[in-house]
Amino acid sequence: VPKINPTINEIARLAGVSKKTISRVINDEQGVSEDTRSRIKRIMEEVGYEPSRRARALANSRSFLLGLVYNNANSSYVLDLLAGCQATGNAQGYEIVMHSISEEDNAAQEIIRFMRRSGCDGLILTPPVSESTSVLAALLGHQWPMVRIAGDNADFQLSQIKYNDRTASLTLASELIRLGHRQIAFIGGPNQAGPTLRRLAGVHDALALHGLALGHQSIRYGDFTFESGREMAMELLTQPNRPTAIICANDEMAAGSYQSAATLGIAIPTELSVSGFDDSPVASHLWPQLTTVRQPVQDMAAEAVLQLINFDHLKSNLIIKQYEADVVFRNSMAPPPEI
Amino acid sequence: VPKINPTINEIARLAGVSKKTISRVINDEQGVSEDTRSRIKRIMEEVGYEPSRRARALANSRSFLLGLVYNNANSSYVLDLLAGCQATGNAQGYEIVMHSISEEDNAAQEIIRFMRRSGCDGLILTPPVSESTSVLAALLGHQWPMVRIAGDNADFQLSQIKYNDRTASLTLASELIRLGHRQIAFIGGPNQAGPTLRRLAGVHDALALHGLALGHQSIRYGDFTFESGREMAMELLTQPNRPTAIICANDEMAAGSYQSAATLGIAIPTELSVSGFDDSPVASHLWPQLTTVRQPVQDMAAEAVLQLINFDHLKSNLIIKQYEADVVFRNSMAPPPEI
DNA sequence: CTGTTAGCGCTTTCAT
DNA sequence: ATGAAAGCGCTAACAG
Repeated sequence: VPKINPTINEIARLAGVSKKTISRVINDEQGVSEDTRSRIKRIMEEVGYEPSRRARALANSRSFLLGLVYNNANSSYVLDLLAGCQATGNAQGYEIVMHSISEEDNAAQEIIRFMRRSGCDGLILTPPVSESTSVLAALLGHQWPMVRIAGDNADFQLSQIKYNDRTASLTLASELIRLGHRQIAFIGGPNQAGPTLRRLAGVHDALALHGLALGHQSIRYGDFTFESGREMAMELLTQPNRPTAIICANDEMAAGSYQSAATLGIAIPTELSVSGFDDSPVASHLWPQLTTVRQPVQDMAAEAVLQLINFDHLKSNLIIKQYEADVVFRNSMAPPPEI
Repeated sequence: VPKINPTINEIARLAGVSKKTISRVINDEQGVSEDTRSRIKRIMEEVGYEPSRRARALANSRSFLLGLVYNNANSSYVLDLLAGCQATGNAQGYEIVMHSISEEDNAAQEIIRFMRRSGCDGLILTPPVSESTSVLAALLGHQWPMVRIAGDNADFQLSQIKYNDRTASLTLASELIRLGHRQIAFIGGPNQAGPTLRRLAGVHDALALHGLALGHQSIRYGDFTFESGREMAMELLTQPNRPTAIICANDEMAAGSYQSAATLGIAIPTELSVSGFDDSPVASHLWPQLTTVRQPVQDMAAEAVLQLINFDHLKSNLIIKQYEADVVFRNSMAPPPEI
């Protein structure tokens, strides 16, 4: 392996052809005889030639870089997204530049600066920032290709790659009802956040199907953190008529609920059923293991990358793709205790 | 905000100076009068000029990209590293390209391909791949700047940025001894892995100070996963003379130990003390909260970036920097039960 | 099928 | 303190 990358000129010299011909081979363009093509390929192989990404970037006005911005506290989710982006992107010659948003209240400006600095060819927005209307509004109108993972606001001319969490939530709640639960509570994320609304709607759907309803005192809003789950569950479980089941809008808050239940000496699942969302590692590590919802994260990330790469500025490019989610039943749900 | 980035030529025209002068301002070089400089800066501000990273990359033979490769299952650790790299890198005009190693048994080749494809200016190796001698051997001799986070093999002419896990481990074990424990067990990662050896050595150190020793039957090797922790703890806790304390080489395995203890009806911390390593989120979510070791991840990442940026091919560039780690005492350790 | 010319937007070197 | 010219390694547009 030579230490210094040869340039296109050297390959051209070695092969006795012009740079343009080498370029055609690099880009798999036609207009080169099979003979010449294979000869050039062999030479490139031999000397370990790798075209300069910098030069191609400049000449093409493309960087072959894709930006992935995130502000999600669920690190395994973020890295799952990255894995999906990387697998699909690399196969198409792209690399992934990560950027975590540090200034929450100035996210749009930070993303814009990031995109201008990095020169990425496209941007993948991930939740929760992908669900922020103010950020989307500020970003729209900039010219780079852009897609959002999650997000349910149809007001924006911006692709959505999401999954059906409402139906997953309905499945979860239905199962609890089937088991005999009538006192079902819900711990959401922030009050008006998309995931909160969709997952709560799914619970309402299920209850409505059975002529049941969710009282105000059975709904609590956290912020997707363990601590908020702990607090909200503590409130719910110390009520006079405490719930026999809690549906949490993510696994972290479910873990917090476990802790409150432990503190209060309430056994899961015999005295309390709990469920989460995300199928993050914590779901398998809780005891008993948590019933939760697994979204096809890597598939969604791959789709996002493909949309960006094939982005066509001339077309409207508004593609809405919704995936279905799996409910992963584990051991955190059981019939309610007999009264 | 203009949609299209102006080029250096436009700025030069607007300011009535040459491109070279603009270039001098961009790079904070001297040779420009304060008047001209501030005028140019104002114009750049007004039109929202951002120098093309692609063009600079080509002209400088630098990409202003830093590669961060990882194969660590602890996602919060990886994102912590990224956060540290990003903060320091961005401040110096660099972006971070992430690459997760997919082919474990061919990691070196994959990293080499990644570096050649991406054209990154430098490479940050993170554990566990940064502790693999075969990978290091294959990577050494390639010409890009490179540093490793963790790693304790001094055979390689390659900077190390590590922390003192041996002393942290000693602190942990000493505290258990102080509490009265005499039956202390250890669950490590893979048998010969650096972290395993260092953390086990710390336990030996502490015991030796008190004239105690760690029997073979008190040492188990997992693979840093929850499941392996669960299994190994199960083995330890079902022994005739079961330990009253388990020191785990990471938090995941400690969480697994919690689960085994729960299965066996052994209460933590009254009947069993447990400790971990990493201070990952799971440590705070366990009940009772886990005593663990917090390493200065972001500081180490920042140091790595600075070393890469200031890497000097002429000097030997072998810098070994060791940080101290904090032991975070929480509620998972207590005196052993009276016999 | 193959080659020539002129850039991409910056930085370098060397003048002035 | 400032500028002119050449070039980084590749590709687009055109020519043959």
